[in-house]
Amino acid sequence: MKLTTKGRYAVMALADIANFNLNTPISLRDISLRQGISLLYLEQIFLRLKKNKIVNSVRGSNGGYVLTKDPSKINISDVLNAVDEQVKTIGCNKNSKKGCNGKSVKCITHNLWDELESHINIFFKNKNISDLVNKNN
Amino acid sequence: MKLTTKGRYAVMALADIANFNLNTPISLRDISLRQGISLLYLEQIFLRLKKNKIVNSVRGSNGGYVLTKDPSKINISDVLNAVDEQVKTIGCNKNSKKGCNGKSVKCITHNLWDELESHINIFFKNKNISDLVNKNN
DNA sequence: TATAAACTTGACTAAATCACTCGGGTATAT
DNA sequence: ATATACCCGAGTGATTTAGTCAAGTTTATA
Repeated sequence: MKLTTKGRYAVMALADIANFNLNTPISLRDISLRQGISLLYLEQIFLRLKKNKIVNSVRGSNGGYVLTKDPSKINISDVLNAVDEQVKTIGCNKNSKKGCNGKSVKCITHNLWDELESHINIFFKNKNISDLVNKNN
Repeated sequence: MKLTTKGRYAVMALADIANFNLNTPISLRDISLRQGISLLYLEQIFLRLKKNKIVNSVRGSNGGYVLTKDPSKINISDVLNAVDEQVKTIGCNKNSKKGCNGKSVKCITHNLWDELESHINIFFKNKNISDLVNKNN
């Protein structure tokens, strides 16, 4: 079980923006340099963040990205969902009538992974970007 | 973030054995049929479970595997470690002096993933094989 | 004692996913 | 004008996953 860089970078980048808590947009170039993340990869990530209304963009020279809301209102759950980082502990799907492993019933461990998934999701819902920024000062 | 089948199957198979709570060894062939897991893949998994003393093997005809201890004494953590299913939420390593992303300090999100990792590990430590079996009856 | 059931082990592989990069855009401040 | 910065689809090498294959050894039992 591993979080991919996509989700990790998304959270890092947003924390980076929140850290510089200005009204002026922050360019991906700056974030890339400060956080050591590939610029082109960041662009990919921010497209999704924008589509999901976590950031707004300002085009052109001196452009960049701004958070759409207060960092304390952006929880990690939102961010991970935006970049398609799914917390999926199991292959068998939660609500289908058909069970796991091609069998007709839920596998013996189904509830375990389900429970874990809930735990993780609750953790992510209760953490927001502002938590990260404060912790690092 | 996703658990791989290796860890999932390991837990499933052990729960299967625990379910039949006999003193006679249970063959992988039976587990394979009941749980719908490839026999050859199960063999791979059980080699590791044996090396980590979670099961004992009985060779030859009528052979199979038995749990080394009571199901309630085998927690999920032990099982996942045995099959090398690591709960790693981050790439940057926990205790090294060098930081994440090739930088010299911890990345801004480091503590977050660290905390998550602890959460998950605690969850796995507090669940054991016997929990699964009882829950399914 | 032959034989089949079952564990043992290392090597191999197709498919999927990851972590990016490439190559083109378009918008805007100076 | 031109440089800066966002926008967007497609491609790609490396790694991981989820197994399979081949070739054993061990032991119960007919």
